[in-house]
Amino acid sequence: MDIQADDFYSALSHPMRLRATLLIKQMDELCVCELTHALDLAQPVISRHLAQLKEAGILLARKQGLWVYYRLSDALPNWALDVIQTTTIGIASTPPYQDDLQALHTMSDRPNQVCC
Amino acid sequence: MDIQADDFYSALSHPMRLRATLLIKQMDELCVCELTHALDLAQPVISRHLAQLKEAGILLARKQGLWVYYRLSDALPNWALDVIQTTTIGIASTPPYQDDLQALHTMSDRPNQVCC
DNA sequence: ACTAAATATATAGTTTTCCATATATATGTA
DNA sequence: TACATATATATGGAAAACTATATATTTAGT
Repeated sequence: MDIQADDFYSALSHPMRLRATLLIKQMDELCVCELTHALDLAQPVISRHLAQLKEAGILLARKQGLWVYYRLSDALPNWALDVIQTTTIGIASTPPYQDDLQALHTMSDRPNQVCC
Repeated sequence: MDIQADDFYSALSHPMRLRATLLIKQMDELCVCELTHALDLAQPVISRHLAQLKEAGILLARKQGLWVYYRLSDALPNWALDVIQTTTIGIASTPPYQDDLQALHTMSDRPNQVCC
């Protein structure tokens, strides 16, 4: 059962959820603490929004040790993937999306980062 | 000043606004009474949502006689047009979007229709 | 006067946030 | 091994902010 367009658009209708989705699209996979750092929001706020994106069928979660990694669902229909892709290309280099990526890269001690 | 992605996605986050936008995309231009008929909702509800879409920069209004015609804004950035186009192609032939178009065509006395 | 559309106001409903707390996993030490 | 502690994430409950709806009314064009 595919995601409904309604649910897809409601899920992306919150600024934080749009920012998180675009960032995840660009990085393939991010854990909650990376998103908390990049988006500079309280951890429970992040968790709640990620739960909504997962509930809507946009993201999948994978637990590894203490961390939970979120990525785009591979069950998304093509039109939805295409919409996310087009939006990313269209706006990723403008604020605030640009700054989110920047902030992610200034994070020290990112889990699972292959170092040097 | 381009539409903000935030505003774009919030504007499309209501089922009725998504339905109206896709229908307008397919028909190029529709007046309030046509949308009222096609979507089967009260006129003030339609007007309010159209005002939001216009406010967000997604639609433009043109008054002709008693009727107000809404169409996609020609100031939309390409990514936004592309998103609307992709979504339309992806879901226009599924309910409820399919039925909306159907309902529009069963409307008698559509204004401005070139007859026979 | 009649029609199409917009708006005002009140109300109801939903979403988001905040803080505190719970759960799960990992680590350190005896 | 057992136990205490630390860390990442999720969740419960209350308050605040926001969004949508219904009905009545108004504006504008013919």
